[in-house]
Parts: sequence; structure tokens; C-alpha cells
Amino acid sequence: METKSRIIETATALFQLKGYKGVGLNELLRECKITKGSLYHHFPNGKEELLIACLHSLNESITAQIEGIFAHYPTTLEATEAMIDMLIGQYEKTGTIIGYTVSSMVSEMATLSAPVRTACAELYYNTQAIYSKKLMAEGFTESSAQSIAVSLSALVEGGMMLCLAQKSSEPLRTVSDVLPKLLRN
Amino acid sequence: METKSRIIETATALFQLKGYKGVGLNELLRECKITKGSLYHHFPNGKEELLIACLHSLNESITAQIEGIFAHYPTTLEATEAMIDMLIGQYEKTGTIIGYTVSSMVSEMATLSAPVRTACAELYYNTQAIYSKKLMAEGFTESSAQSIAVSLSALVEGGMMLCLAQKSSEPLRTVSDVLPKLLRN
DNA sequence: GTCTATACGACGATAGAC
DNA sequence: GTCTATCGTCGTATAGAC
Repeated sequence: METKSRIIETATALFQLKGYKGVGLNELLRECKITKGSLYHHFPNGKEELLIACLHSLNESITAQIEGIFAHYPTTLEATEAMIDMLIGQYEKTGTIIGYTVSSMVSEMATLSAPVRTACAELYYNTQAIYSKKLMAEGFTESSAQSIAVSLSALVEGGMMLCLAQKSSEPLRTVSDVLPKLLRN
Repeated sequence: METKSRIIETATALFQLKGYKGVGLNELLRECKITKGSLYHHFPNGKEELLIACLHSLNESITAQIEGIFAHYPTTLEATEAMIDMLIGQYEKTGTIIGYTVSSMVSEMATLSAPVRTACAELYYNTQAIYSKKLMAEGFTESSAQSIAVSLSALVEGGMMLCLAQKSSEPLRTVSDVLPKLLRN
């Protein structure tokens, strides 16, 4: 069981960094220090089964982390700013954004594999639920809260894409600056 | 020359649909009804050179189309709404978003190939310049206009990603509804 | 549960005839 | 400028020993 979770952890990072199709099994095995036999023992249906396991794992960890941040800050604005700050910090430390986006998997696989698409959609749904809940606690109506929650996740996901293209954390900083406009009534 | 532009056109659509790594040369050749010899005559440096040509071509067509829309509507709000409406229409007609995003190329290649990353960054830069110019004409300060322009492109790009994951045009509709919050002073 | 060995197709790219 | 033929590599996946 420890091997299985190590595979998932390593594969998740690699998939986020290089995309699903960009990671060969050999590279993954080298990184995990295991062999094909072991991989196919844990994931009999191969690479796509592994990807879905990675997405479920990402879903849990991202949801937990965002929930933690949102529990710690009194307002949605402060919580979202803190979340983006964390993304920026991670980007500046590592040069990429690992652990907080499934964009590469969405754009690569959403039109090709229904199970993968569903797993990505669940992740977006969960984070939007966290945003939405806090917005309603602040007095937004349900429909307004849901609209803003969807927009927040679009803004953050798009902001990460811009950072990758520009090779700079500036887009996420800008997005963070604009949040007050979006979050006032 | 006619062959070359047909290759670019076909390849652009395929890359956007299935991602760069997801499109094999054989599939592309079949679709274009040409052979390897011809492809490598026009693109001696192979697939990545073709990708960059596609990105430049996309850059021109997207910029022109957005410029057209922004010239036609009096306010940034109306223009952006019209642009998103067009994306939604295209999505509902074809089931995917082809011709208006480079997300898949960014997330697949941005960390791997500098020329590809640069070509994507240029596209974002050009569209943001269009937004920004119109915002300034409406009285926004330069720094405010630029912040909003970056956020608009993040919002649209992220919105498309959510649509693909959810298999629904709803996220883009929601994003469109939220625009007034972002665009008022 | 992990290993080695292997199958076999697809990949991007090249050479050379026409 | 377009064709065919072919190269070497790497892709995912499987079989079977330990």
C-alpha cells in the first residue's frame, strides 16, 4: 500500500508538470524506483487508471487545503487572497504550479476520456462549493454566491495559465488585486 | 503555398482538440491528404515548428476577430459579452472550443519549450492590449485598465476550461453575468 | 508483490526517387 | 514539391519466474 501511494504521488507531480501524454511509463518507473510488474499489479488497467487515481488524490488534498485556508480567514476576500498568495509562493519557489491545478489534464483529456473529465469536474465542483458556502455566510444570496464561486475558480485557473505562459507570477498578483471588485455587492 | 496553409489550418484544429502530444503526424497527414515528404518540405524542423506556425496563425486570427468585435460595440462590457456569446455559440455547436484558446498548448508545453511558451504569451498579450485600450477609452486609468484586462483574459480562459470539464456552456454564461462587477469603477 | 524479458504498434524523422 | 520506403526509438501492455 505504501508503494501504491508513492506511485500516485510521483505520477501526480509528473502529470501536472508535463501533461498526461508527456509522461512515459518508463520515466515514471525510474522516478518511483519500481518496475512495470509492480505498476501493473497496482493499476491493472494501466496509465489511465493511474491518472484517475491521481485526480482523486489531488481532489482530496486540494479540497482539504482550501478548506483549511477558508476556515482560518474571516472573509472570502482574505481567504482567497491567502490562497492565491500560496500559489504565488509555490510558483516562485518551484517555477511551476504543482498541486493546485488540473488544467493540463482537462485540456488534454476532457474531450477524449469521460472518466477523466468527470474526475476534473468533481474537483472544480468541490472548490466552488467551499467558496460558495463562505460567500453565503457573508450574506450573498445563493445564486449570487454560486456565480461568484464559479468566477473565482475560473479566475484562478486562468490566472495560473497566464503565469505559465508569461513565466511570471504577475498575472496571479493582478488577479488577486482585482478580487475586491468581484466580491463586493 | 496553398498546401502549407492547409496544413496549418488542419493542424491548428487538431492540436486544440486533442493537444499537441495527442496528435500524431500520421493522423495529421491523413486529415490533410498529404504525405510525410510534403510535410517535412514545408516544416523542415518537424512537429514543433508546425506548432509554432499554428500559434502564430491563431494569434492573428484571434486578435483580428476580437478587434472586430471590440470595434463594433460601444462599451467593453457589451463587447466582452458579445465575445463570450460567440464562444458559447461555438461550443454549443461543435462541443469543443476551437479557435479561441491555446490553453492546451500552454499547459502541455509551457514548461517544456521556450518558443512555444513565448508564442502563447504573445497571444495573451495582444488580446489584453485590445481590452486595455478600450477600457482606457472609457476612462479607466492605465494601471486599472491593465489589471482588468489581465483578469478578463484569465476569466475567459478559465471559463473555457470549466466548460470543457463540465461539458456545459454554463460556466461561460456565469462568467458573462459577473462581468459588470468587474467592469464598474 | 516485485522482478525480467518481450511483444508490437506508433512515434517523429530521414533518404532518395520522381 | 510531392511521393514511397525505411530507420531507430519509445510508447503501453503482457507473460511468467521468483
